Amino acid sequence: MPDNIRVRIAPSPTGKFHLGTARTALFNYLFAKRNNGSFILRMEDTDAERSQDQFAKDIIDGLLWLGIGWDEGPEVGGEFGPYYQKERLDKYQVYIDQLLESGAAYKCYCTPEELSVEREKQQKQGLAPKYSGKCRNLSDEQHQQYERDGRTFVIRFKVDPQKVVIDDLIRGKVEYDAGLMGDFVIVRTDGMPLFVFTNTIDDYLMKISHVLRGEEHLPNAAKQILLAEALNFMNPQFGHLPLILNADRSKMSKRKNPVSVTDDYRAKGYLPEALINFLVLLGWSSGTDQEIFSMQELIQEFQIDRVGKSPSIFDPEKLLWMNGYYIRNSDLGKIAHLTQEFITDKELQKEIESDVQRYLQVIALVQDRLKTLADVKSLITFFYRKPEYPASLLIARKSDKQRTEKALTVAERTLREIDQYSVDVTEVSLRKAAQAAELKDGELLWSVRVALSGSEASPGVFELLEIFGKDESLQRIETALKIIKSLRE
RNA sequence: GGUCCCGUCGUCUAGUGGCCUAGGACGCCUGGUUUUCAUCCAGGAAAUCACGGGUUCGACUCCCGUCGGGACCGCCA
Repeated sequence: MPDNIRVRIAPSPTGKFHLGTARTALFNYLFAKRNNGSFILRMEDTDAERSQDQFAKDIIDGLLWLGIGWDEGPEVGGEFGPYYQKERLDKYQVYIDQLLESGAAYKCYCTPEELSVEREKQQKQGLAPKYSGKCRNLSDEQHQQYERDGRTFVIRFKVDPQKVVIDDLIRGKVEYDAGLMGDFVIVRTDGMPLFVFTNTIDDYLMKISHVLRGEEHLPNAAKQILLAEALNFMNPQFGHLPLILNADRSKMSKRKNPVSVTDDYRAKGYLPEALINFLVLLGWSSGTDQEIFSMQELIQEFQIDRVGKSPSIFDPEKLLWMNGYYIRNSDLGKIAHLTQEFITDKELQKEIESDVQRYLQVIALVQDRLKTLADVKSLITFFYRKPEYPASLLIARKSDKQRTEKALTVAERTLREIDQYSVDVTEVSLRKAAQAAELKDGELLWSVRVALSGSEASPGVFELLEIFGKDESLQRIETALKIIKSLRE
């Protein structure tokens, strides 16, 4: 690898931070860090109608949340700024003029209507839609005539028939026939330069050494190579990443999958580490059986030549599993802290804050059961609020009303005698009591567990007893007793 | 339609000519632990390596063709 590795992520703030952008950013980041290079963030906001500040902010926040920090870009600056394309218009103008002067580009006065008629005609004939080159060789007189007529123009780049070879880091040599391309537009009617152009210029000015981006850009690489040639730029090394697909194998889209990092993952209780780990496995593998990687490990292990060529389908199930895995293996304090923002009930929030120690105990009991941080809501409410449940839930499998009543009575009596509510003490006593009353352990414990939690799935009885303590436990069992007694046969 | 890319269990993938009667992970199924759920542990089903033809003593791996899927063909990025 050359010394000065410089890569970038160049999102356009025309929508919320997209999962696909996150993965591309991650690969670029890992490639840079692995090779002691720089990772740059550049906002491509030349589409004035669609770009919004709030989207730029969402992208920045999302990247930071994921732990993908940039060495140069918005907020941090850098010697090749500014990093918003809207602020770089003067720089593009220099090259536009240069291209115009050298004759490599020209003004085209064709209207969108004329062009679409032309395209339709070509498509009907089964030809590749391509600009005819009508305005390519206009005389000075014709130019003046058009301007007098008040016609607006775009600037097109001249493409002469030739073979363009992209030496792609991931795909190897890919050849395009420029003859099929047509003269493409580099500046719009309103004077705003277009993506293929600004992207090429900025990569050059920012000394980008490698362009790692989605495979959908492969055809653009051919255009950019031509542009770079005309401008006498050195080409960056291209690498086109395989796409992430919907289950139906089409390019991952909003319609068919949750793709907003902020709204669909962060706000839904996913951990950034899990998302990173999951995303990196979409197209990359270490070559070993290891699948769990921290960012540090990834920086150590990531090699661009271990990125595959075939696209991968996004599997939400595996992400969910991985998120649960990360939650289980995280520090208790961290999970306790992170889950708090998913408690929406204001009252509950206050209670939790007033006794963090207890919250820690609660989370310790549910940590293994969390698939997302947001699950906390449904799992912990009964620790703070008296549960509501149908009487029938108190009855264990293969038991009945009488036996349940007996079980609860026995449990109540037994627990009243104990003052030490630690797991080992209550366990021994309750099991002994069940035996003495000729009840199955499970029968008695199920009823007590439901009495305490109001739920058919919860942490274990003894842990619950310990956390609730004597008064609260007895109260809940008494309530359960009332409920079961009121149940009609 | 044209151009380009891709093709190993349902999904993510390992595999670079013999170690492959194809390995791992998610999901699924069975059993164990447990009072329930989750976790954890043990096991299982699941890929004629898209198909056909070469090359070779030998092909998932190399070559050719076919088929299938996708991306791109904008005054979006």
